[in-house]
Amino acid sequence: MTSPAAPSPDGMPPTLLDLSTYLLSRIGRTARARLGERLAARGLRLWDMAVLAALADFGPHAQRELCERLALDPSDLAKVADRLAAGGHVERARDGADRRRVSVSVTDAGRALLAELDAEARSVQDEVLAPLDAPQREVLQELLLRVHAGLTAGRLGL
Amino acid sequence: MTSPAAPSPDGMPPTLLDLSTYLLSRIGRTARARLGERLAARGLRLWDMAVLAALADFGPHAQRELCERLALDPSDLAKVADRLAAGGHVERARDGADRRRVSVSVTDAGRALLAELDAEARSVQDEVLAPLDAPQREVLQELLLRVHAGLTAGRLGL
DNA sequence: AATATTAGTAGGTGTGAACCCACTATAGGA
DNA sequence: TCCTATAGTGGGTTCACACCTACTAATATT
Repeated sequence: MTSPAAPSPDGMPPTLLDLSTYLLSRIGRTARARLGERLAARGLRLWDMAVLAALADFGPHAQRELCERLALDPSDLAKVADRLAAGGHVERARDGADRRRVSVSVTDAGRALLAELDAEARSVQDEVLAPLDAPQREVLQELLLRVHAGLTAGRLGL
Repeated sequence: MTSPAAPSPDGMPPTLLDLSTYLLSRIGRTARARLGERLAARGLRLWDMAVLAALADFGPHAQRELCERLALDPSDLAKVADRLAAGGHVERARDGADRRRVSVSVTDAGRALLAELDAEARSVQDEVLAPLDAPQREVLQELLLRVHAGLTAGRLGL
């Protein structure tokens, strides 16, 4: 026995730890996975929460509009909408003017669900950002917002 | 410029943008994808770079040790090692003392490759962090390092 | 010597995400 | 009316990632 019980012998390579993008990727993946688990326990997926949030924040959308906003494939959105409608969290109604369009809107139950999901997300965030105090978290949020804005501005899609 | 030409109708829901973990996840995914593309253009994957970095930073490892350090499945590491050895970037040698073990080490070509990959990663990072100036990037790196340390300390594995 | 344990390898499985095509229904223009 | 385009839907493909199972070779234990 060379080493008694070393969980990680020494840790990750400094060459990687020195890359903010590496840390971003690792941390983001962890956060995503943890929230994903919690949503899965409710029979939901991450996109479900995104769709609920979009509807709650911006009001009813035709599905096509939701797809553009969230950069989600129409075919995939149909499945998300199915799931949410089955749970009574969104309602679908044919647009009277253009009967091809289906207008999707959150129900009260949907808003309540979103509040719970948001609480879950905050809980995960508390876990992940545990090493940071409140002001540090604000700084982080500010920096991330800038970076995110740069991404969506510069390149469409990716 | 606030909105020269809005590509997406309005943007993502504030409910999500308010979550640092959401931003972390999105940004990290983008960075990962962009670096992944560049590595793929060389016939490499992200794990290949991680393995090269570990060997360059910490010296030769038995494959088992590499697996523990990087939290990578032994079976998957075998494939990575195959690819790197085929390109002449690592060398595998049976351990004389314990002939089951295969000691893996970087070659000079491997170090040169790692330098190039690191340059690629920096280039992607420059793209992604474009909205931030140098001091802001330092602050971000510092915060991310703390968060990352908290993750690996608290929970092993995920 | 017999047995159990460990290192490495080959191949396969399950999942999630993104994407694509075919199809129906509706709308709009010639 | 005929033709084209658009909204939504169902089904399937592709890809990467993590994980798992057998199997061989070598070592350690008894």
